[in-house]
Amino acid sequence: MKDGPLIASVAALLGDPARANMLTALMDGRALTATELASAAGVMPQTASGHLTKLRSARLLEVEQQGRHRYFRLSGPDVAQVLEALMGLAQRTGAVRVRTGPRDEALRVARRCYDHLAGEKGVILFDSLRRQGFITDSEKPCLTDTGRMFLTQFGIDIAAVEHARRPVCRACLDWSERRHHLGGALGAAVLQTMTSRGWIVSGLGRVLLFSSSGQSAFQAVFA
Amino acid sequence: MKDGPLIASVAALLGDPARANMLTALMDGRALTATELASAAGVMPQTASGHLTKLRSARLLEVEQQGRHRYFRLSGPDVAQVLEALMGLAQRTGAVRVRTGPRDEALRVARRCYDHLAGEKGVILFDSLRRQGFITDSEKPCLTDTGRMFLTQFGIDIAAVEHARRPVCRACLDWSERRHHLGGALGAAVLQTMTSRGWIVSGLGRVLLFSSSGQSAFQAVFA
DNA sequence: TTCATGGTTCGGTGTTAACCGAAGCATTCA
DNA sequence: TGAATGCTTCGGTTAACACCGAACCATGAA
Repeated sequence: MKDGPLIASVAALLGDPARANMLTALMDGRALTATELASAAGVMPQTASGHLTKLRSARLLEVEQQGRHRYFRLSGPDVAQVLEALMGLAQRTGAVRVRTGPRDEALRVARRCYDHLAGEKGVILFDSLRRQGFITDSEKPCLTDTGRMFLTQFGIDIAAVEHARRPVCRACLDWSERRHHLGGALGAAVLQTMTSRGWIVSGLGRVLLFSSSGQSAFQAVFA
Repeated sequence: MKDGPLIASVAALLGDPARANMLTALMDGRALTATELASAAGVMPQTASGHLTKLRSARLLEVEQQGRHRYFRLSGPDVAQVLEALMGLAQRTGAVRVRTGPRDEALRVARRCYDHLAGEKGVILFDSLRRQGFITDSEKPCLTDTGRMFLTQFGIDIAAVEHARRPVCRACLDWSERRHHLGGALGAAVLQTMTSRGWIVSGLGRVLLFSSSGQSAFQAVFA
């Protein structure tokens, strides 16, 4: 009968505000130090340390020691995915923030979901790739031959992407748009290329801000 | 950056073992009464009532009053999806079931899901009924005429089943098999008949143990 | 070595909330 | 109408745990 606690133990970890803040701070895939996470959570370092050991022993976080710093990162994209799903649920149930202020607006337009593009722009990108036949239109999308050509021309090293350990394509549910956007190794590569092309001027935090030239370039290629 | 607590409040709700048990009991989409959920969670009705109001005011559950019963169901498929995602995560992180001992094995073979048969045997039963054309092959299966004849001969009072307030047939998702088994009034009637026929020797708890004669009879009729 | 910094472990305090007994409505059945 | 059932509200108890102050390791710099 005890098959509830199974999810309960994990959920309880996410249920503490301090820990939730830490995890959301890590959602973009960066690795942060313990003190950074403490300030993100708004607690003293000792308290943060306790939380971090808990998250680590539950294998939600990985740690990497570098000098006298300890860098924490999410143990995988699935953790970020669960967090996104919870955000979506929290939003639907209305227990939440009322989408005001320019920051929230910007967040809705384009943001970083783990390491790929999410929000309005993310959905547009995903739809465009499917519509043009660059990826298949299934639950679990695949890259097509024409897609390989197009993306190589776009500046992506397809061989490297397909050689990565993660799945190439992934349909990731967008919590603000309620539709899918592109995740996986390819999603990460696309975001990376956009950034190196100068389309995106601000990559700090989760908000992604497009330059005006990047904006029109994105429009031209994907809309 | 205060979008952490947002998810924290929802996650905290899922973080309590009693509530988690209730929600997993509802994952198949059925609606259960408050007392049923109390027993599923292993708590007294008063305690369950408190949990249910919390889940309801967070819009994770919907309630429907019918006579002096109150039926609770998940407020949408997205809730079930989040629960599934959490289960996946819990499984990956290894914070979970070790599936050792004969009890877990027996649980996987045949168990009681609310009041009907679940597990390996439950899936076999469901498939057999569909394959033989006794129920239709849709999302929401229906009893056919040949099905009525067969089940009457099997010893079930079909008129009573079809006169019950609950739906007759229900495709109920099996958490160990990841496929559907038979729920609803008919599912309950089938289990009841099997028990009264002596096919099942131990009906205590959730584990259902088949007698050797019952085992071969089940095999003959449904495999 | 000595000092400073990043992290941790160790007590003690305070708040939260799950739990149950008992009593209270509401609905159905006899 | 009275009895039984399903569910809820109320009060008090208990256990868990987040939080911080203080002291304690480790690493790197002076």
